[in-house]
Formats: sequence, C-alpha cells, structure tokens
Amino acid sequence: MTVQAQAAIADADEPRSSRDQILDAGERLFAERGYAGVSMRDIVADTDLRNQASLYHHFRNKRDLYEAVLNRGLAQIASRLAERRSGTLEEVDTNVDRLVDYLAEHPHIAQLIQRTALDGGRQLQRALNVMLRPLYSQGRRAMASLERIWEPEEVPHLAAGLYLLIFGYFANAQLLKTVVGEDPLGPEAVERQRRFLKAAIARLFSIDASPAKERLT
Amino acid sequence: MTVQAQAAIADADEPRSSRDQILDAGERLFAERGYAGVSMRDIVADTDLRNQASLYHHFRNKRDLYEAVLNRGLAQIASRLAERRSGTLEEVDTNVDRLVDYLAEHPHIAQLIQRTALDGGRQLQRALNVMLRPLYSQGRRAMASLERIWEPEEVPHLAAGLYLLIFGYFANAQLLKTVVGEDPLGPEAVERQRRFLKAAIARLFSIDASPAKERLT
Amino acid sequence: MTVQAQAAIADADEPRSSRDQILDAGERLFAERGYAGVSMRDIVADTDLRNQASLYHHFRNKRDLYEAVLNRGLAQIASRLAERRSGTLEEVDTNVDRLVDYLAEHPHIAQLIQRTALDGGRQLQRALNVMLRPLYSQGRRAMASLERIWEPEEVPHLAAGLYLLIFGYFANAQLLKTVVGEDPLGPEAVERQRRFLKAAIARLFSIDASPAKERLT
Amino acid sequence: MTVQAQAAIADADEPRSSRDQILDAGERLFAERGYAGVSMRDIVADTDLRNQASLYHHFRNKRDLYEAVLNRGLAQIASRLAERRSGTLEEVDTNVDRLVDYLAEHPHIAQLIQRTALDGGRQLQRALNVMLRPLYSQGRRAMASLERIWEPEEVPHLAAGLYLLIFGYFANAQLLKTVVGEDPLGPEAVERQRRFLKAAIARLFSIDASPAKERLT
DNA sequence: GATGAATGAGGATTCATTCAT
DNA sequence: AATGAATGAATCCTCATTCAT
Repeated sequence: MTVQAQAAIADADEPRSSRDQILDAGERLFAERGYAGVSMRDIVADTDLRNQASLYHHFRNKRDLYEAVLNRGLAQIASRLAERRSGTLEEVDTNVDRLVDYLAEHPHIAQLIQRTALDGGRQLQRALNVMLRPLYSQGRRAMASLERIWEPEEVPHLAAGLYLLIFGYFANAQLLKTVVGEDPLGPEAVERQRRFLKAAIARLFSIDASPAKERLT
Repeated sequence: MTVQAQAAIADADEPRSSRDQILDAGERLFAERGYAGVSMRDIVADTDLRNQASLYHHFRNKRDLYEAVLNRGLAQIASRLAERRSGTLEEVDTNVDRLVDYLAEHPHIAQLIQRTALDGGRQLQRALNVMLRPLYSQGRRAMASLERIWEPEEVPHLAAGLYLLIFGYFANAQLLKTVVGEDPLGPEAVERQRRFLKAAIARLFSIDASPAKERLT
Repeated sequence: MTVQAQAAIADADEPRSSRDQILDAGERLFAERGYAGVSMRDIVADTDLRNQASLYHHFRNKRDLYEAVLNRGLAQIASRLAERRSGTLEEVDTNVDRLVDYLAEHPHIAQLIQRTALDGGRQLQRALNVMLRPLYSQGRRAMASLERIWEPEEVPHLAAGLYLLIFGYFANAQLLKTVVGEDPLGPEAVERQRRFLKAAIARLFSIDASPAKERLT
Repeated sequence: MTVQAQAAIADADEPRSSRDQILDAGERLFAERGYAGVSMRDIVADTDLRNQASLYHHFRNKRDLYEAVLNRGLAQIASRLAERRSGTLEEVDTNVDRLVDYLAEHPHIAQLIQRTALDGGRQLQRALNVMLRPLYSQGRRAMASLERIWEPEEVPHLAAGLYLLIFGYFANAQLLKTVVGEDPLGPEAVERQRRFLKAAIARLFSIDASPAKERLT
C-alpha cells in the first residue's frame, strides 16, 4: 500500500465528524443491546473521543442521543418511500423493494425500530404514522378497488402484518440464522425473502384467493 | 375451577410462593422494559419480599431469573401446541386459535419472546426449534400436498413470517393501539386479529392464489 | 479396590463430626485467605453441611469459629513443646525438631498464626506468651550460662527472631517455592530447613560458631 | 528539608493529588487489615474525595489499587538497595541499615509485603527476585569467600531467613509490643533491633562468632 | 442437629451527568 | 470542541446472622 493510499484511508476512514461517529456508534449499540443495555461509556468507546464529557457537547443526554439515532434512521426510510400515489400493487412492490434494499444494508435500523416498538414506541407513533401512511394508504387504495377482500376494520391488522413481515425479518436476523440455516442477510437469503414478501403480499391482496368476506358470513 | 375457587385464591392475600411472585414480577417487568431495563430492586418491589437478598435465595442471578421466566412462558406455549399430527389447514387453524387465546391473555410472553429474539435469542433457539417444529412441520405437510405453492427453500421464510405475524401483534400491542385505534387486546380487536390471521394463512397456503412457482420462471 | 475397602474409605473419610469438618475447612480457608477473605458460605461449602444455618449450631459466629480454629492449632503446638526444663541447646534443638515436624505437616497453622500476628495478634498474646515462654526461658537459661553473648534487653529480639525464622518458612511456603526453587514442603527442602535452623540457632547461641560444614559430615 | 518547609507542607491542607491520597490511604489500610479487610468505602473515607466513584477515575479496580500501593512500596525499597557491588559484610550491613531506616518509618510497607507473601505472593515474585537478588548475591559473594560455612543449597534458606528477620520485626510490631514490652517502633527498640540484626548476621556469616558483648563496648 | 427462607447492611463497580480548564 | 476529574445515585450481588420448622 502506498503512503498516499494509507493517507487516503486515514483521511477517509475517521474524519467523520464527532457527531456522526457518535450517531453511528449509538445506532449500532442501541440496535444490538437496546436503550438500557448501552452506556454512554460504551458509545464513547466506539468513537475517537476520549472522554464521556465530550459526548455531552453534541447531545444533551442519553435520551436525546437515542432519539437522534432513531430519527436519522426513520428519516432515511421515509425518504425512500416518499413519492407515492397510485396505490397499485406494483407500487407496493416498489416500496417493498426499496425497504428490503435499505434494511438489508442497515439491519440495525430494523432492530432499532422493533426495539422502540416493544418499548411502547411513543417515539415511533408520529414517525410510524407518517411512514406507514404511504404503505397503508396505498394498501387502502389498492384495496379500495379490491374491497371485496378485506373488511375496512381489518385493514389496520393487515398494515401491521406487513410491517411485521418486512421489518421483523431483518430485525431478527441473528435468531433466524438458526432457523433459516444460512446468514439471513447474505445476498441469496435476502433475495429469497424479497420474493417471499412479494408473493405473500400478492396473495394477501389478490382477489383470486377465496374472498375474505365469505369467512364472515 | 369454580368461581368460588378463583375468588378464594384472589382472596388469600398472595399465598403464591415467593418463587412464583418473583417469576410473575419478572415476567411483567422484563416484558415491559427488557432485561437491562429492569433492576433486581424493581422486581423485589413487585413482591412481598422485603429484601433483594431474598431473591437470590431463589435465583442465582439476574440472568438465571430471566431464563426461568422465559422458560416458564415457552413451556406454557409448547404445552398448548403439543399434540398434532395431520398437518391439515384445520390443524394449523387450531394452533393459531390456541396461540391467540394464550397470547391475548399473556401478551407479556409475546413481548418477552420478541425481546429475547432481538437480543440474539440464543436462549430461544432450542425452544424455538421445538416450538416451531409443529407449526413448521404442519406447514410442511400441508404444503407437501400443496408444494406447488412454495419452493422448499422458501418455507423457512414462511415459517418466520407466521411467527412474526402471530407474536408480533401481541408483542406490539402498545404501539398498535395508535395504529389500530382501539385497545388491540380488547375482545373485539383480538377476534378481528384472529380472523385476519386465519384469512391470511388461508391465503398464504391456498392453491387458489396465483402459484408461487410462476414467479420464479 | 474391593467393596469393603471402598466402604472403609467412605466410612473413614467423612464420618468426622460436623464440628470437625467445620474446623478443618475453617483452618484451611482462613490460613489461605485470611479472616476477612473467607465467608461462612465458603466454609460450609467445604463441608457436608448443606446450609449455613447449620454452622451456627456449632459456633456462635464467625469470630468464634476463627478463634476455635486458631486455638486448636495453638494447642497442638503447645502440647508438643510442653515438657521442658533444662534449657540446654539440645533441648532447644529438640523443640525445633518437633516444631518443624508439626509445621511441615500443618503449614496451614503457620500461615494462620502469621496472619493473626499481622492482624495485631491480640488473640495470640495469651497463647504466644505461654508458647514462647518455653523457647524463651530455655533460651534464657541457655543464655544464663552464656550471657556473654546477648544483652538481656536483646533477648526478646532474639526470641522474636527465632519465631520468625521457624514459622516464617512454613507460612510463606508458597512464595518461597520461587525463591527456593523446589517445593519448600517437600521432604528434602524440609530437612534442609531443619539443618539450617539448627545451624543458625547454634551460631546465634554459641560462643564459637562452629563451621556449618562440620555438621554435615 | 527545613522545619519551615515541612510545616508549609503540613499547612497546605492536603495539596497531595487525589491519586496520592488514595495510595496513602490504601497503603495504611491494606497494611493494617489486608486486602479483603478493606473496603473501597474505607479508603475513600481516608481521603478528601467525597465519593467512591471518584476512586475509579484513578484505579480501575481494587486489585489494581492494591498492586499500585504494593509496587510503590517495593520501588522505594528497591531504590534504597540499588547500588551494590562488593559483597562484603560491611555492604550487607549498609543495606541492613538502609532497610531498617526505611521500614522503621514505613512499617506499613513491611506489613503489606508480609501479607502479600502470605497470600501466595505472586505479585511479589518478580519484585522479590529483583529485590532479594542484591541481598542474596551480596550474601553469595560474602559467602563465596566464606563458603566453608554454608552449603550452596542452604543459601536460599539463609536468604529467606534474613528476609524474615528483617521484615518480620517491623511487620509484627503490634504483636511484638506485648513480647518486647515497649513500642517496637520507638527509637530505642529500633536501634536495638538494628544491633541485633547486625550481630545475628555477623554470626550467621562469620567463621568465628565474636561475642556479642564486645560489640557494645 | 439440620435446613430452607428471610433479611439489613454492605460489598465492588458502573451509571449519567456536570464543571473547570 | 474536547478533556480530566468529580459526584450522587444506582447497579448486581454477597455478607453474617436469625428464625420457624
């Protein structure tokens, strides 16, 4: 390796701002161990900072830091789902693709979100409303044309189910390694999950399956 | 058990053994706040015990207590799925019914399990293998007759999806309250979720929906 | 091994009374780790007893147990030095022999005594007075005839020195292993120490220190 | 140092660094009560620090603190024995003088070292090798010219004996108070012990043990 | 004589946070 | 913007001891 190359790496590797280093460390650690399982010390240790006090120059307290981490993740997801309109199945598929792409590379975010959800998720409610609304309203519109399939009051359950299917796979990657047998984040497994999701969604949304309404009667 | 018997127990002013009191408190608190979010002090405070030291007479340490709580929950679930054979859709439905019945009354367990899963879930792997095998093998047999629907390598993804759908709803009840609008653990919502699950499973398993294999070609 | 032999061992090995088991465990542990470094739990664990409460049936508290252990050790030493009179060098040698014999087999006692001494040794003062008096008065008498060697006020320093030389070797066996090179409690090392002690005492007490080499021939 | 300078320091109201205060408190307490007999709380209480947590800013844990205390003591002793060469009896006497001077003012160190030795003294082995080597090799050289006195394999026993004689007196001062009758650390007693040590060493090393009385005249 | 359960006090260590530099 | 030092409160767990059985 040339001296320039080394310099380039040194330059490129750690010149992230302290703030970003903290956010990155927080994202990883909060995702892996949860809010209470991570100490400020742990986070600083994952950083070039040498002192916990420095951290408080960037975030007022642990809760603030957690929310900054969470919001950064949520914003990146929201930005990927932003433009939406038609509510066709194809559009749902597009969003699934984008989510799968993103979460496969940032499984920490999926974990973080599920953890926050289990904690009561008050911090998610705003974000989730914004975020799920697309999927949801797309579903709604798709279903508007297909309203023979699901009762209106079942739609939230369906939306929740989609959320669980999509995020749960990535959030639980570590556990699924045992169940699936191979690394659930490897390219083959991710593609398989993508296909599975699309097929499952197609089945949940399609008319061909036996009409839901009949069940009720 | 008669109504009187139940009342007698409720009356008897906590005749539960200390061990059970600890397990109950641990179950509730670990489910609500996660392992790291609960202190031994918190647990003892939910108990007739007057001292943390007493707790260590029953469990060697926090981790041991956590695992005892978890295993008690897993055992209760496993016992409800024990006898199975045919692998027909009806049987899957029966198991869904039992799980929904149990989890609706013990949403803590669903939370606890999802939390443990997010933590890597090593403690789940044995249990989950045992527990999922019925569901799984039922699915497999159901699918054996329906193998036109899912590729064999997709089956684990389907199994994981079923787990997420079933447990996720109850584990995330607190968050879903906003999304669903009403208390997701109220009788109506639970019935709706039960119907949704059965319908979704029917769709995921039925031939009528467009064959999965076609997607692959 | 025959069945009878096994039974004999089983019979002979653990039918020690609970009290003796406790004293033995205490002796070993207090010697190795000191009073504060040993917990009642540790002691009970070295015993057939299954509960700490049982221990309090035999000793009122930790301090009592410690003193019982210590006194048992001191009594055994005192009994070995009991009969004495003449104050000749030969008699001193006899006592050295007996102490070396005993301490080589019970190095714990040497440790225990030195530990107690470092702790201020109030519990030793009675015992030590009794115990050292023989050695001391022997020395005195030996010196009475040799009072040209040591000033009267130096005699206590000499007595202390003898105590340190004799007990210190066995008490610090573990450390001396490095210095001496071999196990200081092995038979050869013990014999060497015995010879060294006698030669040293001879030199400290005699008017004309005879060369050590002559002893060996 | 002038009397004024000493007063100035005493006046200056503990301007010792926190680290030094901790080391000093640790030295005193560990020496008096042993490692297990001292709590971090005790140490902090002997300090200007108001909180146990502050202590951990300077030492990672109790064991680290103990070793720092011990090493500081050992270093001070080693520095006093540093330069040595000839191996004559006079040089041995010089080192004895220095050790006596130091230990008479820092009896804690003698206690600390003997306690560590009783604990197995793994932490002493390096230090002791370095430290004893001078004394030892001096002894060896002195004996080289006097090798008619001790067998080579007896030399380690002699070295151990010298260590026990020198350190033991100061380490056991509290106990010896009863035996000796007066404060063993008072100037008269110290001088007497110094004379005793030199006379004893002379007798242990010399071919013709000159009568002790002559020394006094 | 033995035991299971309980308990108040204290063990070492870590927590998030603040402050002066 | 960063750091060394400090701190009150809390962490998990162990201590010696007692009591009812």
